[in-house]
Amino acid sequence: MTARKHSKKRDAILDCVRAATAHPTAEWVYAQLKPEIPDLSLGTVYRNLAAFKAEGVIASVGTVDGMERYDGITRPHPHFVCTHCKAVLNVDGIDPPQELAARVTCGSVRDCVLTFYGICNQCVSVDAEK
Amino acid sequence: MTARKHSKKRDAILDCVRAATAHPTAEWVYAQLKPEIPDLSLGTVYRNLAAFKAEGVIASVGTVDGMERYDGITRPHPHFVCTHCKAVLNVDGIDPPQELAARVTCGSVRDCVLTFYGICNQCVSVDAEK
DNA sequence: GCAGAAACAGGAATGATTATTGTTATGTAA
DNA sequence: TTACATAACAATAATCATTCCTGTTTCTGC
Repeated sequence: MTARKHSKKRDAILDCVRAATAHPTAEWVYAQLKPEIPDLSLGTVYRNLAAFKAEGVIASVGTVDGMERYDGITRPHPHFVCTHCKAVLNVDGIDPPQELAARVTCGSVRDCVLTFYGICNQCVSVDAEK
Repeated sequence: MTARKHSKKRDAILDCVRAATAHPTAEWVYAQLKPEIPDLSLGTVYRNLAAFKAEGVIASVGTVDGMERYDGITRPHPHFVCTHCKAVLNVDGIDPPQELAARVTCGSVRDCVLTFYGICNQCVSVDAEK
């Protein structure tokens, strides 16, 4: 059954996304892996991230400023996007509104994304110092 | 009196977004207006849509397939995105989870986006015919 | 070891979005 | 009212993330 896909680069990309505490972009993953894997192509990162996403191995948080942000956690959970520093944070303690999805009548819901936008605590602190 | 931004093209763009029943892209607005305003540039549509969004006159629903979708309704309300036909529909009967936003501790929430993904009823019907 | 298939790198192409630059409209002082 | 300064505007050009294409390499099954 190991006839599936195993590739050193492929595994490295997956590990990188899963190990990342933040929600990385394709470019960030590329920058992380490039030093240890010099013959890595940016296109490979894009292709593998898209493949992982299609498989459901990783998830996409959405696009911030035109750049797609990935997440090693596939279980749906809300996110907080700082509009100042562009950080994407996980929000704990809030259940994904699955019961709300049941009330949607215009189609069959497969997925649900709940995202909050605002200024993160760190950026608020920095602004306060000014 | 502040410089009132009166422009035939500007007004036409705003009217177009507000009159649209769907959630248009910049390209769609451009395609709609181009026949009646031949000397209209795509960049003008982008710039004005961004300006309207910054003013709060219109809202952005988010990006679907890398294309930003606009909305003439600024009051936050959930949306349903059909992953098949890429339609963006308004979801009625579900309150925006403002009370959930109060429970977010990692920053001060300014905005909240709740989006459902799935197959819309129309696409389900079409698939069933196959 | 060999053949076939899949994965890979590199670069070019694509398409959405933004910056630049020339032009037009508007306010102001004489 | 007219000449001038200034801001807004639109069209074109450029940018940037992402995808597509082609030749090459690597891995698996036999």
